[in-house]
Amino acid sequence: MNPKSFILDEHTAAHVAELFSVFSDTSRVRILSVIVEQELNIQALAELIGVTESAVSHHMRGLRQMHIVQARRDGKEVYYSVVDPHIIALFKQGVDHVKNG
Amino acid sequence: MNPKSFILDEHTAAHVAELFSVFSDTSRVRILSVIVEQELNIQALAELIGVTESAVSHHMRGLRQMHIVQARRDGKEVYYSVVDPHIIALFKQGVDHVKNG
DNA sequence: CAAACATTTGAGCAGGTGTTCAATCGTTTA
DNA sequence: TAAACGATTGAACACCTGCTCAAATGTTTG
Repeated sequence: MNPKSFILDEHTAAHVAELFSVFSDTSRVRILSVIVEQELNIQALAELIGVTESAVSHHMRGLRQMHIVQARRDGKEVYYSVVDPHIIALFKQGVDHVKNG
Repeated sequence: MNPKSFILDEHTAAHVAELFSVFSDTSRVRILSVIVEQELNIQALAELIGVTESAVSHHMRGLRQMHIVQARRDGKEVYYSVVDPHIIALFKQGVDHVKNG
């Protein structure tokens, strides 16, 4: 079988890489490990993972733009969560692979 | 429920991030899309994705160190492939998500 | 053994990424 | 309306990453 029939085109491959990049940073993984289970605001996340609120907000902007997270404003606070079941499944599969061989 | 009970510890999160980083580069995604299906040597991969053999070899070293790929020498050539079914499944799930909504 | 060939390695570099700090924006409340 | 508070934004930065080029390391074959 010709390998050319398997290889992903540049464009698709770039999108796949972009998707996996979402989970390729320690802080983002920690953030996601929480908001996959329950929504949380910036402050709480910042304190949990030990970075500034600014850092979390920057991550959230990227995640929002990629439609990975959903934002819900309640007064002064903005609560973030992950809703897409495909994303949740993908993330959890990676975590599983690390936790159990 | 306390979010502290969900958050991944720094160490585990770093490993998860490291795992997903494997798939976070366009060239690597293209390489993997092929060698998930059939083994191939450096030259062929370099020509397929349009980079130098050196570039491919550098990627392969990283993938070898992470036990993502297997190398098989046959004369002057070295054939690479992916064998771990968990890795294959994880990769394909990401590709699927991009290809079909 | 020498030449040819495939792969690997290391240096160097251009561009990307995550972080903080300071300033600003939006919302609530005194 | 002013002060307080949470979130966002942009600039600046240190670090990381992927690439190529050149040289070195196997491996085969004349």
